Amino acid sequence: MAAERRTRLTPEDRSAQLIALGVASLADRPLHSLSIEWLSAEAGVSRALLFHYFGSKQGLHREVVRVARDSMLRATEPSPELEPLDRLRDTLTRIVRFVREHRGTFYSLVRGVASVDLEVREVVEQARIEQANRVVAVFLQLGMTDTPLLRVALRSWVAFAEEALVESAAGAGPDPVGLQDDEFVDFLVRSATAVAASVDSAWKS
Amino acid sequence: MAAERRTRLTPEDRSAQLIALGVASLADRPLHSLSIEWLSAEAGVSRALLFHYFGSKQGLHREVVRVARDSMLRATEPSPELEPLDRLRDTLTRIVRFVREHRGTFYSLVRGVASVDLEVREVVEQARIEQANRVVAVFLQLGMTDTPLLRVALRSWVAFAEEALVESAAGAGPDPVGLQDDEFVDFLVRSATAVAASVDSAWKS
DNA sequence: GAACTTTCTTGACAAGCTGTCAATAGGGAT
DNA sequence: ATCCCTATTGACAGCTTGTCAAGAAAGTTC
Repeated sequence: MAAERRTRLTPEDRSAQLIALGVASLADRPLHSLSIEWLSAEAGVSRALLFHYFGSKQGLHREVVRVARDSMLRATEPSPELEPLDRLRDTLTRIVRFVREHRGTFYSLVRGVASVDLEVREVVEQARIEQANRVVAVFLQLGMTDTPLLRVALRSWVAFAEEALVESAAGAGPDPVGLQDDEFVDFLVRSATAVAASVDSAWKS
Repeated sequence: MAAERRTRLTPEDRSAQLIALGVASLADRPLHSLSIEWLSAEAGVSRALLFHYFGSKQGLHREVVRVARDSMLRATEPSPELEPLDRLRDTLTRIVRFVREHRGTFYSLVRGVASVDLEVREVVEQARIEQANRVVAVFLQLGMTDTPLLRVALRSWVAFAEEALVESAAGAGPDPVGLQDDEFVDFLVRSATAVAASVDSAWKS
């Protein structure tokens, strides 16, 4: 596995290789088990090289989480040409698919990052903010009024959806609910609408 | 601070003292920064004593989290004599108060525990389950039908409430919402009702 | 094509924390 | 005052992070 002769890559290639290995590891192991020791052995390079590129273990974690987060955000990017509720449904459908296909990664992102360093947490936090903004845009377009409480509600709904996805998404563990994907997406759409409507009593669908 | 002469306590007293110090530290620091090293120095005992009582760092964490969790569950225990919705409102009111008075502890519990060891996570998970069960009981008593999806929804709503509490509860950081406690409780009650109703279309209030 | 330069890469070292175990000593019992 | 149980500890080993001066690929120049 480890090349006898030391190979010299451009900083971009080397960095990308190391981050990619780290991201791949998130599919099987939680973030905190991604040690400099392990990754350097896996990549066949010295530990010092990792410190050269990332400065610290947390620096490595930050980059790995950032890349994993961006791949999730890209996979679930809303289609602007769709009507609001269709757009929401489309995004949620793709999130359900993403979770089924990259369950470990999704879990590591939304669950396995909370207790570590603050900066790493903020990288994931930005994903939550982005997802919340997407949902806010949907309901503003549907005529709701933009209030701080609406944003808090939908930001919290993102946590709601993450919990539901982790616990009960298609193919996850015991799957006590036993819903089809589209039924589960229905559930998410209805809950989002219900939460949003519960803070905007003047709104009528 | 450290007694020159070694003092010998009963196992119960010593264990309680160490756990109490650990719980107190959760108010200021995240769980993962609670090291054997630090706690032993703080308590004025040897590190070996901590290993004697808790076996490992994770064992210590488990006990500390268990005690902190139980204090939160006890502080928010529902009053059985109240009507369902009043009981929910009462519990939520006390949770809001608990979060304001023990913000650091609450944060450490619901956010700072996720990425560490599995057993520690399950200790906190049991609190979520308990809280979810309390809410489920409320809506069953209000005539909703008990389905797996209702339980998933309300379990996810607990995550929703935790997020809202952490981000916007009274006295928390920037507090962009600026609600009074009872208005915030209103918001939580309405959102719970909305979520529950969104999965039980046959139900009428 | 050999010397040179750049910089990618590494081995060696220091420090901190977890975990182990035989040995020590506090304090109640006799 | 002495004995005995067991709460407590010092010393040791192992693993991981982080530092730094030195080593060695490749491209460049003559």
